[in-house]
Amino acid sequence: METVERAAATAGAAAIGPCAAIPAEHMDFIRQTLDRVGDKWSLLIIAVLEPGPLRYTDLQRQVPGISQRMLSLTLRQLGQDGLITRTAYAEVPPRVEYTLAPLGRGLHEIVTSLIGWAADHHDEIRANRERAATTGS
Amino acid sequence: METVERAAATAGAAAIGPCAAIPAEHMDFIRQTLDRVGDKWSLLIIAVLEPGPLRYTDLQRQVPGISQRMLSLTLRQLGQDGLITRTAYAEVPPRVEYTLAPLGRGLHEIVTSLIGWAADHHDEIRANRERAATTGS
DNA sequence: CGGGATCCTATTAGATACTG
DNA sequence: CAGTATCTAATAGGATCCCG
Repeated sequence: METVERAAATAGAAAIGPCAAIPAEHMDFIRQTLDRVGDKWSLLIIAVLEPGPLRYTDLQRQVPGISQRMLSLTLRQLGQDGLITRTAYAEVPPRVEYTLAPLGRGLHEIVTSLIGWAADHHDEIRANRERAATTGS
Repeated sequence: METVERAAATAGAAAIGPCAAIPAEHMDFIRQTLDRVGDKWSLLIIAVLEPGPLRYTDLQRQVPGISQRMLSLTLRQLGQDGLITRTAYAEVPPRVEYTLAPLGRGLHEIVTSLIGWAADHHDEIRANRERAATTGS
């Protein structure tokens, strides 16, 4: 709790403003939630699910490169966390639809921002990275 | 910002619903950028760097649980991508400061949203997860 | 103080094959 | 169609030692 203030003192009086970064007590569940949502596929699936319900196969098509295994796994976790909803229709052939739950819809806005940012700055980042590699890391 | 809408328009007739999710062409670098930024520590480091420059040791203290290795690695990558800036002062004892670069500052706003969301819905997510576990997954 | 190099383990992710 | 199961390769991550 005093960690931040002490850091401020160390960095010098001029450095740090009124808004301390993150209270140490919150770090833990921030990390947990970030881990859950920040994995390789979750955000992508949430992004893809925004326009409306999708079936398993559709998801697989719209998230290129994802394996069946990871799709199943991620869907199950997102479902358990209440971010998406799974609806199975008892018909033949079987049909299962995944929908963004309210919780996931809230997250979606942020995901959109993040994806927008990624799209906007992708070139810049790549340029930076290549320059760094050229400059001799 | 408009990237997403433009993307939707580009996808056009080929897609299913009214508002197509993400054009397949963009999926790739979105994934790349998301991977870079969505790893275990990057977002946290960016969040912690927002108030002002921090030294290596300060970072290590403010991001609990991070190892020297991961801190070094993540800092280097963020630096190469141009999200943060490393400044070394040639003095004894040596002092090195890490600062959010403009690019990283832009990302920071999104990170803040994400952290805010995580803080707001952490309890809900945990409840959902436990209920799912109890219900027999 | 600010790391780099190395070793080793745990977790993750992909491919493949199979099922209701 | 919508998954599960299993096996394996790759990677992430932690611990430790060491150096400028």
